[in-house]
Amino acid sequence: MFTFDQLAGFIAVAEELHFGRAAERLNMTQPPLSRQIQKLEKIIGAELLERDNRKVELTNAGKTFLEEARRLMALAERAPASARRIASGRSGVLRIGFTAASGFSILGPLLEEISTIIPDVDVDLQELVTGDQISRLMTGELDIGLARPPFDRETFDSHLLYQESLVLAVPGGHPLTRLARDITPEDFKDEPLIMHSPIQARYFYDLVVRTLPIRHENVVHTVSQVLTMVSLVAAKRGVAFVPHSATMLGIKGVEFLPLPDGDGGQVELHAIWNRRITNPALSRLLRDLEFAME
Amino acid sequence: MFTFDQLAGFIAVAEELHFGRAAERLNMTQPPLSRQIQKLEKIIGAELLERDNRKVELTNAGKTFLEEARRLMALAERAPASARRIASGRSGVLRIGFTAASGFSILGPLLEEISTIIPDVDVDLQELVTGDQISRLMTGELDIGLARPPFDRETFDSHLLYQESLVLAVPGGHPLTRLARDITPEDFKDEPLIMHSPIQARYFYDLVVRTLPIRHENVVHTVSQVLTMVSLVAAKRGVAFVPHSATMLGIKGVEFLPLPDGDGGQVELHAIWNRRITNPALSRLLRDLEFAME
DNA sequence: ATCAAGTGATACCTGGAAGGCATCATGTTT
DNA sequence: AAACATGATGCCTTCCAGGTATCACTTGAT
Repeated sequence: MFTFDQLAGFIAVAEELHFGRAAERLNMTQPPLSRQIQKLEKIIGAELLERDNRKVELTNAGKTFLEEARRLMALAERAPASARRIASGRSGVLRIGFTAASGFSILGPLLEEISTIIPDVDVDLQELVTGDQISRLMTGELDIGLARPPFDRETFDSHLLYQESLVLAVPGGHPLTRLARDITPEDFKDEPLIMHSPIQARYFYDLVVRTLPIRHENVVHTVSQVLTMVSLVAAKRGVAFVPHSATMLGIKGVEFLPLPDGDGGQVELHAIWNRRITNPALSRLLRDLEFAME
Repeated sequence: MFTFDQLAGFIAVAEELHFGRAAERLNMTQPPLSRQIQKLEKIIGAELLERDNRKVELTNAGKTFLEEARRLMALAERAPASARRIASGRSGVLRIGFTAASGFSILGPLLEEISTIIPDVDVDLQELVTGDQISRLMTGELDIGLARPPFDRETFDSHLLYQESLVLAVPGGHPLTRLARDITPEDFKDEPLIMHSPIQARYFYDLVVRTLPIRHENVVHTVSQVLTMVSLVAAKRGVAFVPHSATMLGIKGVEFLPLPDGDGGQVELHAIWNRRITNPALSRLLRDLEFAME
C-alpha cells in the first residue's frame, strides 16, 4: 500500500510538473521525491508521469490517479475534524454536494433552513457535477446532493426542490435582443450554438435535444458547465440554452431571452440522498423538512 | 497526518474489540499495535477507543472515524486498479470527431464495433468539419477523426473506412427523374447547381470539379454542409452532387440519381489519428480493429 | 563545436521510527 | 490469594526515508 506522503508528493509534482519546485513546496529536497514517485509507480503498477530531461507530463493513468489522490487527501484531511467535533459534543457533520448552477439559486435558502433545523450540525459543502455527487452518495462521502436527473430511484430517495425554465443566453447587443416580440425557434436556427456535453451534462443535453429543434451543424462548442457556457456566450462565441438561474451569475456582456411557453421544458433540481441513511443528522433534517417520505 | 497502517490497525481493533486478536489478524504483535492506536488518537486529537483492562469499546468519535477510515481504505484499494485499467486502455475516454455526413453512414456501425472492443471506455463524440478535426487531433483534443482527405500523412496514420460514389440530388418530380436511362453529364449541364464551398468543403469541391464537367455560371449557391445542400435541393433551388449516404438523411422532396459509371469519382472517408498515440484506449482499439499498421 | 545551465536519477550515509521481545500494571476469576 | 487476561511500557534492532554529493543527459548560447 502506498502512503499519504507518496500521494502528497505525486500531487505536488503533478501540479508543478517539476520535481525541484514540487520538492520545495513539500519542504524537502528533490532526490527523495524522485524516489517517492518511483516507488508509488511501482506500487500502482503503472507509469503516472512521463519524464525526460526537459519536461514532466502526466500520463493518462496519472491523470485519473491524480483525481483519486486528491480525493483521498481531501477525505483524510476532513476525517479528523469530524471525529473531533463529535468528541467535543457537537452532533455531527452533514455533507452536501451541489452543482455549480444550483449554488446560485437554492443553496443559500436551503442552508438557512438547515441551520435553523439542526443548528449544531456542521455543514460541509462540495461543488460537484451530478455524476460525482451520485458516486459519492453511494460511498457515503456525501449525505445529500443537489443534483439533476437521472439517478437511480431504487438507491436514492429524492425531493423536487426547484423547477425553472430554460432561457436563451445571447451576447449583449445581439440582434435577437432588439426583437420587439418573444423569440421563436426560427429566430435561433442559424445561430452558432454552444451545446451541453452529452456525456458530462447528459441531463441538459437530453432536455434541450428533446424539446428544442437543434441543428447539430451549428454547434461550435461542447461544454459541461453552465458557467463555461455563459462565459463563452459573453465572448461572443455563440448562443446557449441555460437554466433561468444562470441570470444570477452576474456575467457582463450576456443577455437572457425567454423561450416561448411550452418550449424548452423545465429544468429540475432535486435533493437526493441514499435511502440507506447512516447519518443521524440527515434523519433529523429530513424529518423536519417534511419531505422524507414522499 | 496519519498513515494507512494506523487506519488498518484502528479498523482491526474496532472490529475485534481486542488488541491481541487484532494484532494477530494484522500479522504483528500486540505492543506496536497499542502504540499505533495511541499515536493515531494523538494525531486525530480525540479518543477513539475506550479501553480498560477488561474490554475495548468504540467512543462516539471512534464510530464516526471508523466510517471515514473504512471509506479511505476502500478508496485507496480501488485507486491503483483504476489507474492500471486506464494505462492498459481498458477504461478511459475516447474522443471521436466526425463530419455531419459520416454521421449518417459509418458512425453507427463503428460505434457498435468500438463498444464491443473496448466496452468500458466512454466515447465522446463531436461533430466537426475535417479542418477542425485535424487541428484538434494535433493538439490531442481528439483521439480519432472520421474525415476526408487531404490531411498530412506524416502526422496522421489513417485507414480507409468507406468509399461511396457521388449521386445527383434533384427535387422530387424533376424532369430528370422521368428519364428511362441513366443520366449523363449532358443532362445536367444547364441545371442550376448547388455547389460545395471550395474553402470549407475543399475535398468535395475538388472531387466534383476534377471528375465532372461543371459550368461555374450555373452555380446558384455555395455551401459547406451536405445537409444544407440537400435541404436546398428540397426547396427546389437546384441540383447538387452529394455522397450516396445522403440518401439516408430522410429528407422529403428529394430524389437521388446515380451518375454514369466512371464519372463522379469516389468519395472517401478515412479514420485518421495522430501517429503519436498517447491514449491507450486508442492503441487497443486500433490493434483490435486490425488497421493500425497499414 | 564547446561549454554552461537545468533537470531528473543514483550512490551513499545517517537519524528516527516501527516492530519485536520481555516485562509491568491492573482488574477478574476461582 | 493466586492464576489469568489484557493493554501499556522499556529496550533493542532493523529498516526506511530524507539529506548531500554527484552523475547523465538535453538544450541553448557563445
